[in-house]
This record gives sequence, C-alpha cells and structure tokens, in this order.
Amino acid sequence: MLGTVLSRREGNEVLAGRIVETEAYFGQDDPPSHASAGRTRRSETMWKRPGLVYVYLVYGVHYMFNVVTERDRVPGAVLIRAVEPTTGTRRMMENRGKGSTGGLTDGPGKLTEALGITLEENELDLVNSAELWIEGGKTVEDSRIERSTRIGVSTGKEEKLRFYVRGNDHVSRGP
DNA sequence: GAGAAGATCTCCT
DNA sequence: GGAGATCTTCTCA
Repeated sequence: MLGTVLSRREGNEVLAGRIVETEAYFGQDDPPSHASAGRTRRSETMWKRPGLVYVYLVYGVHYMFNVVTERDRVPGAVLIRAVEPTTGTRRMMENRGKGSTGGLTDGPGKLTEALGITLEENELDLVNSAELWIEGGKTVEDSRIERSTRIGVSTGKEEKLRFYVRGNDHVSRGP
C-alpha cells in the first residue's frame, strides 16, 4: 500500500495523500490487535471482507483509519499511520485548524482529522465508494522501504510490522 | 457496576 | 518530558 494514494471526497472537493507509513495487525495470535480479544462490536469490521474500511476511536479522542486485508471471516487490517498531502492541502489545513502545511498528516490521528474521516466511514467499501478510495500511485521500491516495530503498543513489541518510506518528511515519529 | 488501559495528539513547563 | 482529553472493552467483584 505504500506509495498508493488515499482519496477522500468532501463536497465538491477531493482531498488526497500518498501513503508513506503503515502498520499490520493480525488476529488472535497478535496481542495488540483488537481482533485478539475476539469479535466485539467495535472490531467487527476486521472480520469482514477485504477492501472495507475499519475506523475506530482511540483514547476517546482520535479516529484511526485501517483497511481490512484478510479474506472474509479472517481478522486482519492495515493501519494507515501517515500520508503525504497531494491534493486539497488548503482544505486539510482548515480541517486541522492549522495555518501552515507542517505536521498536517504525519500521524494516524492527524490524517483522519485532515481528511474528515470519522466513525461514519467505518465499513465503507473502498472498491466502490465515491467518498473514499485508494488509487494506484507511484509504487515504492523495496530498497526505499524501512521496517520497524509498531508504535504505541505495549505487547507484540518484537514484531517488525511497521513499514514506511525511508527519508520521507511525512513519516510520524519513531518508537 | 467500578476501575484500568489503550494502534494519540496538543499544550504546558 | 508530562498531563489531560474522555470512548470502548476487559477484568473483577
């Protein structure tokens, strides 16, 4: 998914950003994954078909945007942690209440605010939604992809399941 | 039914 | 470098 473009329609405007940082979350055997607790009301989307959007609220404050990746009935999703703004930057600044382009979308909670993504987008289908979709962007060469442990988790710290574009200014802070 | 912890960000010192 | 915001779920009584 690194290098592809996440696009969002807000009224007549399209807001978009190139994905530069992701994290993978699996099922029962992956402690920090919501799916490890079993199928709950919040995490239900993770068990559904690939291509659906899984949005949830962390710390009662920030929305996290994920893409369901495993086949139907198998839990698994990829968290989008950061994007590089490409289209509609001015609108994103308004959504974030910022006067500059710095730090607009370099974190999972920041990019959902910039793109106007909330719980309402949970379970949308990226394949046929007119409001939210992913386009093939420039692919990222393997040699440009860096790998590290996931951020903000207290369990599953050994697994290197965070992937990001090396040297990109919009990647969030390290662990 | 209460308490704790969490895939975070901002503002304050 | 640390507190606060405040929703969802789990754990324990």
